[in-house]
Amino acid sequence: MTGHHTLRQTEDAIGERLGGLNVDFEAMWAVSNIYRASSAIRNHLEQTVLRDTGLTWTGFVVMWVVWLWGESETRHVAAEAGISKSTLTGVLKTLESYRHIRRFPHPTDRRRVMLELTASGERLMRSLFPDFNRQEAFVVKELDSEQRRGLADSLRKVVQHLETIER
Amino acid sequence: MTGHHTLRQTEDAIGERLGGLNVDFEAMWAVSNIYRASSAIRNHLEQTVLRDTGLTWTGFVVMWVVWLWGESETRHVAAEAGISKSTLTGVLKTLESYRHIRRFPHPTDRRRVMLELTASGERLMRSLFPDFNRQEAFVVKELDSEQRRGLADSLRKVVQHLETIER
DNA sequence: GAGCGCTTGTTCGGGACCAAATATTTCGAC
DNA sequence: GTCGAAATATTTGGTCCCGAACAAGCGCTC
Repeated sequence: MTGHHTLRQTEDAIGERLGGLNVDFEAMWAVSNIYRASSAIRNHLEQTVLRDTGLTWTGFVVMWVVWLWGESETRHVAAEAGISKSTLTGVLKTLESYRHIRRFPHPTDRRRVMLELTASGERLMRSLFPDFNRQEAFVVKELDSEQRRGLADSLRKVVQHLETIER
Repeated sequence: MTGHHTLRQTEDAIGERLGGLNVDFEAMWAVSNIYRASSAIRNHLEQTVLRDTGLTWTGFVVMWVVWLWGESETRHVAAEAGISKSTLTGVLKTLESYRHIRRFPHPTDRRRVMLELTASGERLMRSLFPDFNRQEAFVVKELDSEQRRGLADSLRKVVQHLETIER
């Protein structure tokens, strides 16, 4: 949320709006930068790798999960992709219309639905992943190896901490 | 994208899917963890602070920007909030219907539209922000002060690097 | 001062997104 | 075996989200 403003300007503005309430700026900067970075990265990858593929970000993530782990149950895929089951239903409708992914029934439990990539989906992922990974490398180009690992580790801690709540 | 799998399992699965292409795992983990953390945090804040306020995440972010910087032009707010102008138009329609925000014309340029919080919007932000910041602190609870700053700094570098492209 | 690029916000169409309600199936208690 | 509770995916309704097309205003040139 900084834009062209400096950190100090932002902190001063918040201080003014709050009239002396104490603010945890360290936490605020960490959290808000995660959000900003995530948006920026998603935009960048949509503009580069996904441009002209007809895939949305979420569509790609869903296919990535299925590609990586092979045929899977929908609720597992939804959790891995970080979307709700109802969203997945809609996304699958789109991906199925492209013939990239296929639904089929669970062998024993008729409530469940399984997913697998079609041959065209498989081909697409195999051709897309190297580009994707190249752009991921571009994104963290300004960080050295230690910073990249530290970043991933810190974020992993955050995610794990939030997972312990687990309503 | 790890879920309950270990890092090693995931790396092995990717290696298998790619048959020996070399993968920048450091970049991959850094980027994918930013995405995972961002989703987890957004979900958490929606479930805690925003629950029962009637505000969505994006609605809150838009109000936050206007609250922080005072009356502003829409294109500035859209950029700060990380959404497109057309999205902002829709979000504003919602926020205006709640009487939390108000549009008014730019004093000299009749193309532009200015925004300001209403009294009720102002009240809402003042009451929400302490909760919000408390939850931000909770999110990074497992990181020490140095890690929080390092995290914010690394992410800031990523964002700034991506901003240099600027189509 | 008419015309023409440029900037700005909105509209439109299609997809993503979620919670709540729904329908189907499973599984345990009895 | 039957009932009811739990688990599962889908539908529904409302919002978010974007790019492209659009409409309106600005400012420059001539």
